[in-house]
Amino acid sequence: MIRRTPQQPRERGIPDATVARLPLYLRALNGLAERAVATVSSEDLAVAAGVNSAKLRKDLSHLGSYGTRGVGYDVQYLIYQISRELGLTQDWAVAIVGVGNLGRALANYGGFVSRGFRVAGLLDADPEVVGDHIAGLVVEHSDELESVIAKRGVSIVVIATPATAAQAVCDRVIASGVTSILNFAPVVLTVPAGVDVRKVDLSIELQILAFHEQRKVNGGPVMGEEWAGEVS
Amino acid sequence: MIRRTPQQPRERGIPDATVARLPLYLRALNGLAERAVATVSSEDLAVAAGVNSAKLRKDLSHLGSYGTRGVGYDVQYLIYQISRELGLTQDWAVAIVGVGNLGRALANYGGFVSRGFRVAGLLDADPEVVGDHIAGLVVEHSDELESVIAKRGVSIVVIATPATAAQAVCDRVIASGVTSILNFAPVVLTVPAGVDVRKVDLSIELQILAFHEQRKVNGGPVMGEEWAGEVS
DNA sequence: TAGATTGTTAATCGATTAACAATC
DNA sequence: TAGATTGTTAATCGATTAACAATC
Repeated sequence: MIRRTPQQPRERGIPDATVARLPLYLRALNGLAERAVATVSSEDLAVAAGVNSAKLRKDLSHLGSYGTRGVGYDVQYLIYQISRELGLTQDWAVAIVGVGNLGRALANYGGFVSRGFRVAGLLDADPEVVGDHIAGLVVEHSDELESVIAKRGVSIVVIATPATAAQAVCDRVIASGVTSILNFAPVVLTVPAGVDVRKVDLSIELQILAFHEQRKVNGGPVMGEEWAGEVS
Repeated sequence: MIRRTPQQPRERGIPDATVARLPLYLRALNGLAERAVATVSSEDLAVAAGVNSAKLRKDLSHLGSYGTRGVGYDVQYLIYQISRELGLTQDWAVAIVGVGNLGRALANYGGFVSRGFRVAGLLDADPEVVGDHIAGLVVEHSDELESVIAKRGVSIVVIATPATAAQAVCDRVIASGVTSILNFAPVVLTVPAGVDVRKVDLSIELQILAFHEQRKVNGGPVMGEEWAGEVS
């Protein structure tokens, strides 16, 4: 049971839509910090993050009152508060399963390592790939999955395997006690309640673009074509 | 001006949330088709796609009445209708700018080529990479961006460059008349009205996972730590 | 006809936004 | 104090869901 002390009366439950935008604000704030900006208004930060300023203020109000009326937000302080809220002030050990081009791209991705995340394991089923040195790590065989998770305290697993292997990897990962999975394989993973799966799907984004592109070009789906198949 | 003839009275404007799910349904349907399933109920298709069946029926109702009461949906026919709605019955030429690990992963990604999309150009600024053969294409120099877009009828550009190069590439692409961009670089791109940018952000998904993981482990952000910085 | 399942209605829920009182 | 900007209210909008009449 989680006990709320009088010192932390803020109600739980930050809206999902807000959580999804916090990383955006964090990135914009880091950009400002690099340019040595000390204070920023909701209006300016909203422009940098590409959102409406009312939405930004509403989002930040869910975390607490970290701004100063008439002044704005202290950049460093807000970076700290958002980082803390997202859990980035602690270190998360991540394992990447599947070391093809995508897995390599992820392993080398600066954004992973920089803030809060540490790639603690790279695993692949292909003996040709096992032993390769990537981003300072040696690729291990997928057979080691359970022991890597246990020994290195992995709490988040990234699945970058072919679609056919993803569910089996997912099952083993969950059996090892991991409850946070980032899936790049183009399949819907089946998981028990309590396990969080987030999905990045490259082709879905492209299909959504095509939908809008089609409307620009044609004003809608092609109507001239006839359905050549049979309907039962 | 787009004129609506009496033959196509269906009102325009499929909700964004629906459009974003159509690719999911399409994938589930293709899975059923491979297993030679002829007909599927909204309940079964919903399970395969990982959504609520009421939502599925509501989504499909925006496209038209393609089901049969008491029976379900004809798999092949629904594949055709969703494909047409998404604009996948035509061929879109895609150029990928930035041929690092991520660009290579995208170029080799089966999902791109299979349905409606054709990688028509790979471009990179690094002379070391120019000339490489990837996925049946030769990598060209970024200087050729405008001519590749014009000569090969590219209508969708994927930006997989480092963050620092993304906005400049984006500007040139838009100047060449492209209005659909898929951005993998971790920056907010500034574009004029009428240009669609979709964004895939690898680290943002990880940060959202960390947020939820933290709540499982601690019940919330670490409260013991003190802010060590100064607030103006 | 009886059983099954769609397509739609209406209620509910959550997210967005403008406006402004609070306050630095 | 006067000007600026936050944090919050309340209205609006869009998405989700259960329920069921229509109908195959």
